[in-house]
Amino acid sequence: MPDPAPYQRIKDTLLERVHSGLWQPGDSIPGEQQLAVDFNCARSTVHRALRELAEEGVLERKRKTGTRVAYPTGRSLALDISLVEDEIKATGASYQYQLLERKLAPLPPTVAAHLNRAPGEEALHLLCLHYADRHPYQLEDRWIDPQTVPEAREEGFDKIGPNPWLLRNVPWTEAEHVISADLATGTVASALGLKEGEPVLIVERRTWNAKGPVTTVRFHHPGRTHRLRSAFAPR
Amino acid sequence: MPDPAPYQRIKDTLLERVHSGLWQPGDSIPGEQQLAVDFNCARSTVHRALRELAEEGVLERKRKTGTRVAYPTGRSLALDISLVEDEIKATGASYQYQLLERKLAPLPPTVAAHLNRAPGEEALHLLCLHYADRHPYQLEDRWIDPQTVPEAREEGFDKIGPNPWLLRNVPWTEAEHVISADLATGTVASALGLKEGEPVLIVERRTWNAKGPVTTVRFHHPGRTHRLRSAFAPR
DNA sequence: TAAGGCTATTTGTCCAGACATAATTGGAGA
DNA sequence: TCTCCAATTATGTCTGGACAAATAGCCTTA
Repeated sequence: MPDPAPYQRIKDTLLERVHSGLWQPGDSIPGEQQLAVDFNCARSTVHRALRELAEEGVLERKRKTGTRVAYPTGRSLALDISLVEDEIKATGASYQYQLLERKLAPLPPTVAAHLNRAPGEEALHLLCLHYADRHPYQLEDRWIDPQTVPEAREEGFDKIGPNPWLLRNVPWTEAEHVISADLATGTVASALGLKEGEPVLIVERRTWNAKGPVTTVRFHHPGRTHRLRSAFAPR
Repeated sequence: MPDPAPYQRIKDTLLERVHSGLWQPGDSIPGEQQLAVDFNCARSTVHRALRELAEEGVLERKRKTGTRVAYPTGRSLALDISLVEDEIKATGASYQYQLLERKLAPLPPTVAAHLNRAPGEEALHLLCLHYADRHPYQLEDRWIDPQTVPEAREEGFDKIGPNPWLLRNVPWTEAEHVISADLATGTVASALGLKEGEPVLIVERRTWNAKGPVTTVRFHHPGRTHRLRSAFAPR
């Protein structure tokens, strides 16, 4: 294993001092000059380590006053929302994909608003089911604007899921996520194999690229068994 | 308004080229040497801009091959989980806090596991309700280990919520978050003013500091109206 | 043809020094 | 005593140069 870069070693050392409680939240820590002497390196190397720790929320820095250990506030938490297929395979389970529905349909009002269209105009609607070890894992309810994404008209989506297809063909550059909880009803319940009235965890993603809104998608998961987990280390 | 730093200006310019679609995912972009000439600055300045954009997931860099625009995969999404009080006041609503219960009680098995205690041992249990404009907003269900946090025995928690109190007195250094959905029952339903069987969105946080596990807390929100929203820009 | 090694290219990091910028603090003057 | 300015000090950034490390592509050799 190669030696870690000096700035990385410094980061690790300082982080360890915080985690071990040697340096407590609120404490002032030595200045860059001093640390450069301690670690026997240039100030810019120490500076990079401190700057990154500050960006990660571990330290707080202010000119003239120096650097102190930050009080954690639970400021931000990072969730991984990768491709379902990778997510499932990462757990060791097998992955299956099934297209339940693909048709042009009138846009419901909320989706129409995102896609900059009038409610009732037609767009491509997809319902897809993702299985982990033959158990329903996620129901994908997606709308694609065929005006922004004309290629989608030609694609059957029976073999490849809309998510990987879109990433390959119409990558987005901006996205917004909303997480909420609701009850399983009708289509969602039967697709996920839940009884009506069981809880469902919903992640909604709306995406844009340079040409405009691309797609709106709602991922439905069985609420009692599905978990969105943050990385262990907080930021 | 002061001029932004050159590295920041470069970041903004490059990001704009990606967002505008001038540089598409997969495209190669000029090398550091070339960009340094274009922007009339040192290579290290360009390097910092490129490095940060790569960390943010916008670019992918590899030695010898150069830098290309990354395909977005929705890799990670950042949620702000700040103090309830700040969260509520940020929306312009008024904030009220109410302590519903504070007593020593036997630990349920899942919580006991986190706190490294046997199920049935006693710990401090708190139930708190947070209001936004007089409407129930969040029910906080918290366990504190009085062995790790003996000061908690002296605190009534009737004026100050456990979250701000803990941050001030026993700051944690590591945390893990889990998001799930469930149905409102009994205490949760009545506290939040929901009917039994309505959906509830739950954020669970488990925290540690140098001395060991500090606290386990479950935040319950009315599922249909509460939203966890990511920052607009993806990472 | 296949395997192995060399080289050029590109990114990754470090350094020493310089100047810029924010913010505290103490002192001068009213 | 209060107000305001200037000195001080720590962080923030840039430069230009150097060397390290990864690696794609070529070249040699078996």
